[in-house]
Amino acid sequence: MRLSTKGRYAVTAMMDLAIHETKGPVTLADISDCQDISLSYLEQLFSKLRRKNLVRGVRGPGGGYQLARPATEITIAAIIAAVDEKVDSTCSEGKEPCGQDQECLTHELWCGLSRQIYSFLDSITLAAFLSRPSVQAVIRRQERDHHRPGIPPVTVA
Amino acid sequence: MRLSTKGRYAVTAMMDLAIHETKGPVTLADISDCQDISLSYLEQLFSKLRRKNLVRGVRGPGGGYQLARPATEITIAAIIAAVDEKVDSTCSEGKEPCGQDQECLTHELWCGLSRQIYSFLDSITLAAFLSRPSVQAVIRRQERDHHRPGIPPVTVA
DNA sequence: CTAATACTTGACTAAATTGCTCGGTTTATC
DNA sequence: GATAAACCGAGCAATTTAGTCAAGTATTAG
Repeated sequence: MRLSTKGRYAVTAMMDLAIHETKGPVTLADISDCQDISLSYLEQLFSKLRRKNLVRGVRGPGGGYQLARPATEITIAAIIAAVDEKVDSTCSEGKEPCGQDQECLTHELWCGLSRQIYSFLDSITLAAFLSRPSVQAVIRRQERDHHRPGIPPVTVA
Repeated sequence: MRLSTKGRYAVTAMMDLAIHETKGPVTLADISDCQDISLSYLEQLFSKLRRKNLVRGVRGPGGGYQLARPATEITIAAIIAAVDEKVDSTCSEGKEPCGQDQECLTHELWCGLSRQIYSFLDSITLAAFLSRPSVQAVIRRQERDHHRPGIPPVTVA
């Protein structure tokens, strides 16, 4: 499990999709404009997200991206893992049979911690996060003030 | 809050210190050997850890590093933050007054999540982690099998 | 059909980060 | 004073991040 700006981009973009879920697909160009990320970079990230079945692309005019599954079934951990896609040689899948015992010790300790972090992030779904009152407040405030009017609040099933 | 191999090195090294707390200081050379990290890189990391008052260096022969505070008062978040020391321009301390509203939205959403991750890692102290039964089992197994004999199990106050 | 829209792919690049080598300086112990 | 360790800093190679550019392919409105 790693956390970097890459993961942040992916997560915020997915939040964007979730927020506008009820309207049609969201184009990468929109996200690129709003969040100030280059289009091509987004394309790379979404290519990975699509391969992991987290988003679905809709081609042709009026197309864009949608969540491939309900927001209740997409966890933060899944999003981050999708774009990081480390073979995770650090944990599980030991490369060498662990020569030094000491190395093995700290290795195992870190893995324990790593698993804990992962399951924490895996316990947070997009829907759950977006339905938090403080988050909803932010979303509504933004909605009232600006373009893309009339977007209904995210309704979590 | 970022998570990378750098943070992993720092955390595992701190675990090492905590485990051998009752014996004297641990030298970086020891850690370097055991965990297969270069000495100079460790020095850089420990320089940061020392500046954040997480470890104390003991110079001269027989010297090394010790925890500067009891393991019960050192959290995983503190360790990672010490070595990453991002000015964290992403969160808090807004750089620009946030031109686009949309940008501001996702920005705030991410910050909410980021805070959650941080407080999670901040809730785990070195002592708490090392006292977990599964972790103790790993430590004891390693102890029985190998060098540095007779190291007593970590006792959490 | 045609053209516009939008996704897809790949090659390539600049900047940042990671991890390391090397050389030195202090400080404390024997 | 020799030695073992922490400290310090410049600099470098490899990797990752983030991005550009260019040439596609698929879909659908008209």
